Amino acid sequence: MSSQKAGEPGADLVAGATGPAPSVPCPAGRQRMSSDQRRAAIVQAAVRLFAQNGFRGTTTRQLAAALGVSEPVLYQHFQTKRELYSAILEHLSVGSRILLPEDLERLFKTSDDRTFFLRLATEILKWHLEDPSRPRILFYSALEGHELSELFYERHILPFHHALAAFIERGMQQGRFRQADPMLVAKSFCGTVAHYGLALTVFSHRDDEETRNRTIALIVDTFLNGVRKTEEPA
Amino acid sequence: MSSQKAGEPGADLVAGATGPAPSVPCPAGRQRMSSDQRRAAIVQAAVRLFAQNGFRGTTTRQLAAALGVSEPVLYQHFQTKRELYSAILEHLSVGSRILLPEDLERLFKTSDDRTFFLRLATEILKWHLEDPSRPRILFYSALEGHELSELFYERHILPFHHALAAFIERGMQQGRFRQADPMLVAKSFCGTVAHYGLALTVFSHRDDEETRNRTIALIVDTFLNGVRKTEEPA
DNA sequence: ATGGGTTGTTAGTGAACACTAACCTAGCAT
DNA sequence: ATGCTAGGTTAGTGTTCACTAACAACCCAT
Repeated sequence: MSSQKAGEPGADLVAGATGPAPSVPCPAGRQRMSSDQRRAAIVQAAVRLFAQNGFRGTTTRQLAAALGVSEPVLYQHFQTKRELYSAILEHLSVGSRILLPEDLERLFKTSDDRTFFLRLATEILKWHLEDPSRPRILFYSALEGHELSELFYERHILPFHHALAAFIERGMQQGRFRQADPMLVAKSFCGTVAHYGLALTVFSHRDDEETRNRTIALIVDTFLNGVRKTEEPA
Repeated sequence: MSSQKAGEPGADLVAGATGPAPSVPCPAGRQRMSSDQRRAAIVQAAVRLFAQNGFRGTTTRQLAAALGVSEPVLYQHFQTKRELYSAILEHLSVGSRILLPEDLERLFKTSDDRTFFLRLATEILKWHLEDPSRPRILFYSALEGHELSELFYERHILPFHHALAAFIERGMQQGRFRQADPMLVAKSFCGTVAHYGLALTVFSHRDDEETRNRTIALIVDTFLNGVRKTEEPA
């Protein structure tokens, strides 16, 4: 299958809808691309545009212009616009984890609960902020009813919730946390942080980094005080 | 295989059989409507369709068909499709409060904190669930970058946050709650509930009413334990 | 009943859309 | 050099879009 050469996820793209602005690893200067390279370039540009304008709001003309090629090139790699859309959702749902499983596993061994949840919240928020295309396109696809938005939820978010719920349940059994449905508690925590992330990305309530840190700390501390069994808060 | 979705959209323009029964004050049977009635009917149908398919995903043809009239009728009341969209956002941003100011004021006098926040959470969730068109259209307009989505935030959500923050600050001064930025605390609470609402409406994670009540209770209790001062062991 | 204003219709308009047939051309193997 | 193929282009296709000019049906005041 296609080797999918990893392009830098970082995007220093020119916003101009019509200027040829190739921003993908290019063999040399302005030469032709191999099939795989071109495919990767298309996916990358498509993620940006679909995230910005949604499926219906993005035209194949825009896409071709953003890549600096003509429209038929797109159709050499994807039969329809919808297929391209599915491909990039698939791409995101495979390659855009909030935390890698091994990082998550390592994090579970953190002894300090506050550090644990602080780190978790930071990572969730980072997922939103580092590339706002991700939450935007996820939301667009959920609104537009694309079936793969559920796939994303099932593959990414649900396992994440399950893992966190397991951690919380252990804390309950060890007497550190109050007794409650661990899954609901996990969802509640993630929901709070995710909503903050959405406020920053989808709604554009930008704030400075200091406010961000204070907000994360407040969410985590409130949550922790809420689930912890009452003893001296250090 | 060129045909793209040669579809069903304009199937039956006749006989209001297009799903929704006209549920706006109608003189009788299939008569004409007055200008005001027609305008209201258009807004109502538009809210539903724009919420379902977004601005770009809704066609004037669909709209006319849903109303059982022809397209030019729309243009007798609104100059452009965009103006109609702005009108319904304006309509929502005026007439779709989470809580009426007087109800909010009355609620503030609740003596029991748990009852207060429980009621608040219930109302926020009700706003989402009673008519899912509201959160959907709000989110669509935020993604599509319509300037009136910010207006909705400023007119509805921000005042709501401010009022809640004032309540929380009072609680802090009275020594019931921990010291913290009241606005951040207010936003955090609303965010948690709102995110649950979004999960139910935008993503379609439906659940039964019992789970819903349990979730609300858990969110409120966790939050309250989190913000309440731990009783001093005398 | 009949004029006049309002509410509706039919039948289009040019532009933009997703998508394609047919044709170049760069660049590598020989 | 040259032929071949893969990566690219130009110039369209039919369809659907938002929107409109011109006209018909309705209903109320007189």
